Amino acid sequence: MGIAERKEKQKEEIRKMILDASMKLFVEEGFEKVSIRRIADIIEYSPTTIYLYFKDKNEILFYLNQAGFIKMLELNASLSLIENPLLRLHKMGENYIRFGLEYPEYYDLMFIQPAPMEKLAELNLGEWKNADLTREMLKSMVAECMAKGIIKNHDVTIVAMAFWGLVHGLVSLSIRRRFEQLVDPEEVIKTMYGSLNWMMSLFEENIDSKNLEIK
Amino acid sequence: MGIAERKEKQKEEIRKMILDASMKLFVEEGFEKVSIRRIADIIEYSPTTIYLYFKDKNEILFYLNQAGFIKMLELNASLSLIENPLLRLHKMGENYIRFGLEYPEYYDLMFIQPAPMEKLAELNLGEWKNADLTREMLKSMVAECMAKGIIKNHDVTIVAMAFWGLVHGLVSLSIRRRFEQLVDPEEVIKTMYGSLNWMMSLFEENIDSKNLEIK
DNA sequence: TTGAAATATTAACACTGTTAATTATATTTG
DNA sequence: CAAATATAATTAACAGTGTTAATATTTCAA
Repeated sequence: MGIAERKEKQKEEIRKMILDASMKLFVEEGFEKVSIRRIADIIEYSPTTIYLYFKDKNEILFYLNQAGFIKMLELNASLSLIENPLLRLHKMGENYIRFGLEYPEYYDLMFIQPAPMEKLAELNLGEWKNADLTREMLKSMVAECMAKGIIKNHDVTIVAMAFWGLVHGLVSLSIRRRFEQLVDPEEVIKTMYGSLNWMMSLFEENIDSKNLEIK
Repeated sequence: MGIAERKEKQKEEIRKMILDASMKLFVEEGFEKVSIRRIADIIEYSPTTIYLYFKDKNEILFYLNQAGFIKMLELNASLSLIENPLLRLHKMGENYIRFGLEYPEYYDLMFIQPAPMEKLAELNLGEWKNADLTREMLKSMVAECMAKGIIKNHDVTIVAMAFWGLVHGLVSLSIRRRFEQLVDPEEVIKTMYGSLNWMMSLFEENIDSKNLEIK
């Protein structure tokens, strides 16, 4: 059945064209410029054709969203080289903030926009491994910090949520310009990293002074 | 000049009608249902009439936004009764989380949506005192904790940003359903308060055991 | 080659914010 | 009081949005 196979391949090609066009619009013109009609313009098909390959717009956004998580994973790839779990956690927090500031459109889609979550509720699980992976990394770092006595024993999920909460809070308030009344706009970024550093410094005293190069 | 006065009063009345209709739509049907045309339906004027009383939609949203900050201030009114500044800070955090969970639409407008900030950039200052007040409250509590040795001396703004970051992170991730992969949906709220409690507990040991009823 | 299946398109629905041009209403002036 | 002016409100239109139903075109198998 070579012909059904080729058809499937062609179908996959058009799907890719649609996603590529979406990505182009997304990175070059931003989230809100990703519209069905503009995608259609780029791939030179009529807008409704897109609905033969994707159920709705959210399904397309979901793929852009996933691309964001892959990008973030790449940024965290070298993390495993850091021995000290607190320092590793600290670095992961820095990476998170840096990612948010460097790719605010991705960040928006990954952690602020409701759209991908609605899609996820439909898919009803799976396809979500990239995001899960990052979450598991965070949790295991927290657990390790507790095992080594750097963070006092406590429910791992609760503490992981606090760390994630902190960095997400900082990034999202900054992206949405809520810090500009609190802090001189030019100081916002420095202050954000300062907040993370302060938080992490609360645990530094608990580190065995043998194995670390913490500042 | 009784007539110019009456005219001004009439003008103010229609402005109020528009804002009331916006509020009605906002609280009864949610943020995204607040549209110029639906406001016009309610007040029984044509959509374009609204533009004679407000420059654009953002200007209307800005007022809803302000109403949210007033609501939040009311919630924090009794805070000054709490002697211990850490406990006060803790309670303010709890209020913040509770507000976010109880009025997610307001919260969205106040801290997540870009719209009010765009308006604020146009107004170029002022009119913003309700939000500023809350921020000042936070900063003064942090400063007081430092003065009393409960929190180690540090840049007040940096620490205030960390606290705000934490609670905003928790609320916004929960509103946007980002916790549901990390935690059983039924446990999310409990875990959020748990995160705040954990954070605050890091400082409880520094309290003089004389003046407090911290749990 | 004909008929069915797959693919793509046009037209339409129901919306959105906003502006320009026009009509209706009030007020002021001759 | 009537005409001219200023104010207020409306209609029509622009340029978009996601999405669906009906129609047309292309592809493939019998």
